[in-house]
Amino acid sequence: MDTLVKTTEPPSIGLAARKKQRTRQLLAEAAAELFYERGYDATTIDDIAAAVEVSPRTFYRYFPTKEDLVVALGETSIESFLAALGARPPEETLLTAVGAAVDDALAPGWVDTSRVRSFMALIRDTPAFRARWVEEAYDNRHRLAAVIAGRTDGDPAGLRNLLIAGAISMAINTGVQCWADQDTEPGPGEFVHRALAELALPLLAA
Amino acid sequence: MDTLVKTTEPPSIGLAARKKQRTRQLLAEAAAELFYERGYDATTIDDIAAAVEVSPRTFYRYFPTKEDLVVALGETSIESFLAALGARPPEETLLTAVGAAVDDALAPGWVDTSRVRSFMALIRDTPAFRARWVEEAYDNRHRLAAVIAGRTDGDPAGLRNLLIAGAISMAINTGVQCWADQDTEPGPGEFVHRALAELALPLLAA
DNA sequence: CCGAGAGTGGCAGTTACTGTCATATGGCAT
DNA sequence: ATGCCATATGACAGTAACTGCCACTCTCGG
Repeated sequence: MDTLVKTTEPPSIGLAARKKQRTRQLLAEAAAELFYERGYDATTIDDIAAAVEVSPRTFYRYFPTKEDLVVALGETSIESFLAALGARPPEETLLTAVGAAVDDALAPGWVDTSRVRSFMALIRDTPAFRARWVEEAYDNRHRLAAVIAGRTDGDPAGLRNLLIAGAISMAINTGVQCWADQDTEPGPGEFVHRALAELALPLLAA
Repeated sequence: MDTLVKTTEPPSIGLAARKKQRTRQLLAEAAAELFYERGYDATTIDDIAAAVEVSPRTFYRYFPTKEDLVVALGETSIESFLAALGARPPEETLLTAVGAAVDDALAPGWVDTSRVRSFMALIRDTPAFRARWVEEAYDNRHRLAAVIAGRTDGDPAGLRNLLIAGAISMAINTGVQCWADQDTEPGPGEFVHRALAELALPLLAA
């Protein structure tokens, strides 16, 4: 069956499947809207479900827990960052590449800057979300390590790259949080670059 | 009144206060027992309260949430580690001092080794605990940064020390987890030392 | 056009967590 | 020793997160 014709893959994916994706998207967006408006605790699952006009039971068919919404809200940024880092020219140092990749992923036009700020503020002020987000970053170390390994030597499963990924992940979180907290001129990448430079990991220059 | 006589401070602290501390301790211990026995999810607050013969409502007067039990179970190790690190001779490099402090804090006789292993396994297998624990470590960066600052220069609030503390904290978690997973010969400090060496933070040699 | 499978809604039930009030218990001054 | 006060505790009701179950509907393939 024509695997050649898949420009945006509407033929390969069913109509119902797209509806599912759409519902998931709507739920996440509605949740974000409500969270930004009245806060996490003041928003119930019933509220979110009602906003999309599905039953509360259906919500749980898309998201395992309420906390997991934070993953849905932030995962596109993570995907973008990993892709951007992978696409960075290999001759750049890791220090430069990571900072630039953050800017690439959070570039205005690609994502809404004020939206990102709201998101970071939400994480900062919501313990449940912060814990889930930090853990998500912790888990994503493996994926980041794989990308790093692809740029330098080539041991995706090695302890060294895993630790470096962890340190970078933490520095990114710290840097972006700093950027989001104060509304100054430089982009988020600059903050991350500074944070990584402070760490002074010699391996970043490889 | 006689502040001189305070061998174990029974005069300074009231009898009721000690009873409170004791109840808290009993709750944490009973919870740990049940968690190790049947797992986190299979243990209800009612079970824990019943084991200590207090009402479920009382449990919440000692611990804000069920997840927070992990903090109670692990906080003595954290305190011990921070104290041990502070007590390490200043001429040691950070790399050496941190590894040694981990061994000091987790030394047999001081704490039960198999107990620590159970604890790490519990964290590894319980998402709710893992998230809470990682976040706890994330929050404790500030305290670790202060201890580090006390050893080297002296900027407890500086971004550099905060980032280093974050990296070290992550490396400790990774190292201790590695140690707990496999029951090999070397102590946990050795694993942490290796992890930190892999990171190759030049600042660790300061 | 029809049958199978997946998506959905409703409902009942468990459990974490909270506010409130009455009761009990220990600490302290008299 | 006694009585008062603060604080700890227990009982109860209530909210909200989450889950299992069953019936219904809708979509897709034949």
